[in-house]
Amino acid sequence: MQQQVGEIVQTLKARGLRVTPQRFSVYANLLSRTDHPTAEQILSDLNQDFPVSSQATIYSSLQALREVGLVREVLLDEGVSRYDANVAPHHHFRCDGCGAIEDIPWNTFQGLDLGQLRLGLQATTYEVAVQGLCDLCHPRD
Amino acid sequence: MQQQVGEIVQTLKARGLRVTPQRFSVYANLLSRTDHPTAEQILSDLNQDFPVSSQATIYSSLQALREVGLVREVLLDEGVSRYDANVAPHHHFRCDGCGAIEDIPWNTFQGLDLGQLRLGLQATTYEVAVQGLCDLCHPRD
DNA sequence: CTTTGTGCAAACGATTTGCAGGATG
DNA sequence: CATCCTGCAAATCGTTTGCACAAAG
Repeated sequence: MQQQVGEIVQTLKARGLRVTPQRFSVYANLLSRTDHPTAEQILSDLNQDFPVSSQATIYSSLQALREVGLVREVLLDEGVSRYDANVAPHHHFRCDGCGAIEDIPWNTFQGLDLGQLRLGLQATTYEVAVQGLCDLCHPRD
Repeated sequence: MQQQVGEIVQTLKARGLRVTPQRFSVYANLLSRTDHPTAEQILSDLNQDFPVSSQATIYSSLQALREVGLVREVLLDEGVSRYDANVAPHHHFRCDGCGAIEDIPWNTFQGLDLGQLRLGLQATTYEVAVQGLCDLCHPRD
């Protein structure tokens, strides 16, 4: 997941996106973390030391990145969208205690047989959402 | 899923909820459909002929029903919560074309082996979200 | 009668939008 | 230099809240 500055610039250009400091830093930020941050979390992270971007720009950057397939939206939280730069298929674990969302590698489960679906449904992908408690949230070990 | 008026009243009472026309109709409405409506869709459905409930009451009814485990929230749509009176474990199919959400019976897939999860994660449930096109949305047959 | 629910309107939080000025290719 | 992006503030949308009145058990 880690990429050099130059690589990120190339990736953005290759997708037809203009490279601006804001867009670059949103994408670089998402690439550097695996915690599926919200737009607001990315913003405060970027602006920690000195202002880098505004709220409106974060949203428009995320939308642009999403449109070219570099970022995906994760819908596992009530009321807020979370974002993920890992666009390869994978599953998610959501901790009922702290709400943390963690990736589960695609090959953790054996492939599901989508042929068992009701006739008429044409499936293209799927994703498993597991719920439970993470290391930090369950009592004893 | 179909229940008589009396049964619904009993169900609500059994869960410790006062039976009001509003609460009753929200639950009855959810029981009668399988399309995972939004709060707004339930509201306009109920108020179709004459006013039955207000917006604030729909939300508070849904919350009460959720708290006693008669209704669950479904997070598969951007920006809106959908609701489901089917609280037994099951999976979901979401049509990329029209956004329709349909239930997939629990036994459609064989059970996943949660023992394969990263050490430290304590799983309690999971759910599969399948994406694709429904009957109405895919081109030829 | 005591408790809890309802409706209204105002309040909220996340996200979007309009627009003028600024940066990118 | 034409196009696209940014920042600001206002606007929007789903959902929540405060409060006075009404209904449920």
